[in-house]
Amino acid sequence: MEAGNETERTADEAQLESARDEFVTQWGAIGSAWGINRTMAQIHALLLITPKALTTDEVMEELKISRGNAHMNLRELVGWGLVRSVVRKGERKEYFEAEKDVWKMFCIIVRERKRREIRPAIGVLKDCIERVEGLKSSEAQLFTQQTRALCEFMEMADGVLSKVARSEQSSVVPWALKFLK
Amino acid sequence: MEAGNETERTADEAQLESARDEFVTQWGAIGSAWGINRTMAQIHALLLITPKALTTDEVMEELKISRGNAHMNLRELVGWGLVRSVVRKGERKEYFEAEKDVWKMFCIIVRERKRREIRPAIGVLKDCIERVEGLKSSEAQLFTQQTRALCEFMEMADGVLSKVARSEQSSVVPWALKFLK
DNA sequence: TTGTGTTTTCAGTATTTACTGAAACAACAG
DNA sequence: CTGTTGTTTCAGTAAATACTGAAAACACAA
Repeated sequence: MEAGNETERTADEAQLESARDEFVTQWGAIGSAWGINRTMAQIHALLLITPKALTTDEVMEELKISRGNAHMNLRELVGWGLVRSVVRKGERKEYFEAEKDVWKMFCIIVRERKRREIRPAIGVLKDCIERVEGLKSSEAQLFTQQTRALCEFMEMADGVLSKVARSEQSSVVPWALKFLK
Repeated sequence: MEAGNETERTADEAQLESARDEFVTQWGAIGSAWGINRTMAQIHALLLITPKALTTDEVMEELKISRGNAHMNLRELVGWGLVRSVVRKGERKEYFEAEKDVWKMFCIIVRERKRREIRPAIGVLKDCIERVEGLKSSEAQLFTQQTRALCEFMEMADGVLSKVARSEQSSVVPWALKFLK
């Protein structure tokens, strides 16, 4: 009963294969809703659920994408720090593997988004605030008030995220959770 | 010295105007980095810094966009709850105004993104986990492990965000901030 | 009912974004 | 140096996304 014959093994593999495909596809869709290139999210998903490191060619093959596409998106993922490139001694090929620890992944994403998007946004807001300094019209008043509020909010968010991401361990947040109402 | 003559007033207005434009443009860029349609973010920015409610025509005029574009994006913003439509008695025109409280804005965005993106993502993950239940291969093991970890993480995030967004007041987070390291 | 002002829809088009594939390049082995 | 294997670049193209403008639908008044 427990013995897997060839037919059964194939069925199991097909089942896993289809779940993996589903995961990769959906992770791509989720990524693109958050402003991340679909293919990049799919490669990330693929590497997340693959035990061994993969070559560019294997990624191309799995996702049916071109070399250029695979290459550029792998580089981008390495740039984010979500994927590491591995070189095996004696081999000339480059291999890629994802950071698999979910909490580390989260910290990396938080840090990068802070750096790439939140910080610049705060800069823009400060610039806008400066530009209207001293203006007295009611339009100017509201403008200053709104941009100030937005700026303060983002600085606060930046602070919270820094602390959460710096802790590098999942224990802090669940703990803080208890205190939150 | 403090008296604003016409020339000065015009200069001030130009200064404000340019800061407003900058804000609207940059807010659009920021939005699109987070997966939000640029025009929608710009309309939102415009309404955020405009004291009075605006008509579709005024939005079209300010942003130099077509009626269809303005209309659809205003509807989308109303759908998110970030903008309210106001009807003035005796007038047939529809006016639009943004929710200006930054904390409320944040809560709305969190709630909507939870509903539209985090919840569905959790659903997908659960589905993937179910599909490979009982499979024993090492590939299947890693797959289950990763999807489980991801799923648990997102459920935790969902919980944290629910609590933060439910509180409806900015006081809780700054307070929690102290406890975070 | 007909006219007037307003909102809504959507086919066609424009713009932006992403991808392909081939050529150039780099690293190394013989 | 020459061939082999692997990486990088990027011009051209495809796909996805967003926008326009005009027509249809709607709501109300006269």
